[in-house]
Amino acid sequence: MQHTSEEDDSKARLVSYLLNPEVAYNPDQPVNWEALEADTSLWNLYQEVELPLSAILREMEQIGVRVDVPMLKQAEAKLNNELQTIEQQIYTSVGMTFNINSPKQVGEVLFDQLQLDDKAKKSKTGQYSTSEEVLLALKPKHPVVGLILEYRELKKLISTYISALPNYINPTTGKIHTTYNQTVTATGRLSSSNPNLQNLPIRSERGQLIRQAVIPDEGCLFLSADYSQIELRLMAHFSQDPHLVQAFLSGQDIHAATAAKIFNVSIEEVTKEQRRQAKTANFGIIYGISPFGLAQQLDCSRSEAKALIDGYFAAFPGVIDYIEKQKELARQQGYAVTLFGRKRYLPDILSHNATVRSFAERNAVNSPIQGTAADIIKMAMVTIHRRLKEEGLKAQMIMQVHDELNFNVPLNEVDKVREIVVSEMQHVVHLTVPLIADCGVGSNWLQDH
DNA sequence: AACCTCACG
DNA sequence: ACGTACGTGAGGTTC
Repeated sequence: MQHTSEEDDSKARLVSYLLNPEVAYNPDQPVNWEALEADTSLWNLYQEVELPLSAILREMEQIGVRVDVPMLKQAEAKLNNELQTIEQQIYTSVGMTFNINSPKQVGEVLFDQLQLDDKAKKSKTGQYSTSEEVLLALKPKHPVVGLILEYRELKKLISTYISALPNYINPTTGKIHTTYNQTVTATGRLSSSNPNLQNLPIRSERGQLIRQAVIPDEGCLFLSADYSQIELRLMAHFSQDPHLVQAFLSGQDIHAATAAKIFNVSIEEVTKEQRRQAKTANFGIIYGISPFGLAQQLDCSRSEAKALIDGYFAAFPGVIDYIEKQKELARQQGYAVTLFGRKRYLPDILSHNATVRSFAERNAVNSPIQGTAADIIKMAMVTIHRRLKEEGLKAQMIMQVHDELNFNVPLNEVDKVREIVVSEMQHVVHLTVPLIADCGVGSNWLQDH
């Protein structure tokens, strides 16, 4: 008869995850300690990072996050009114009622009834796509399209966030207690669920209302620190490309510096459009760029996208060398690996299906970058937690959002905690380029940015 | 349960 | 010729 405690089970989960993050954990299988110990890096990640982090995450979950419920209720009433107005405008605009929440019905209204696009693309299930991208392209053709977009934005904010979040408040603590999943992602990142606090709106103006409702405890301020461009800095470190490294060493605006190199102009001469393209290209590089993907993102032709990529690699030759090296390494080893030895197996890297193989190749480029960033912030969380404890501070780490950490900080501790958080984040590992953490303090999450 | 859509890094 | 940007989780509809 096996007697496995919850603690043993969570350790077994971590071991299984480190050995192969994409294989589902099976509690009936014995823990393969030998395999873990045989890999010095994985063993180290287990001992020094994941195991201590596990306790920290449970603590963060228990502490919870405070939310301004009256503010959310007020926003809900207001946005619900707007939603109803838009709903009526939509029905009037097309001369009939239908379920706007149904992509199927929206597609039939736009393409069968209003005939807004003869060659509308259908998915493999025979449905028209009515994604935001498609709707934006259709917007000039009929006033209902813009209304549907606005309806969607409001509906998303209300149903996923504004009306949902108060239901997660624990009546005993009065706070929201998310679950941080430590063994879910393929790359080593955390995820957050019930509710997901890692995807609260920030980009849209209306969405910012929700961040304003995330507040510190009584007598505390909300402190937020995030890594600046950590993934691009890792690309600079890994590739050792002289120009990319130099741009970070001299503290330049990285997207403007990239544009200057690609378009061969001085950094002062870079136009907004050039900077935008360079920024998109930088993201593309981290994702494992393809002309198609970049073209779609920039809304330009594939040949234009290819020219931009060629320009990028001409300007940063170390980057293309690094990308090719990563693909080759994955073919040889069968997995991609982070700076600290976290693995992601890529069996499809040798596939004869070009689509499948290309996916694995992009993973071979992206996983070490995304995964190393995850390793780094996890290590920072461990050292920050330790220092807060050692120095007898009452400040609490309460959230992690991939490249950002958030804290409840008593007023009199703000200066000290800011110094600790920023210096631990910046110095937890030393790379060819500096790691920079920006920090803000305020009376809600939005103010910190 | 699968699909579509969309929120975040 | 094909079908693609990387990683997640949640709400709503459809089957």
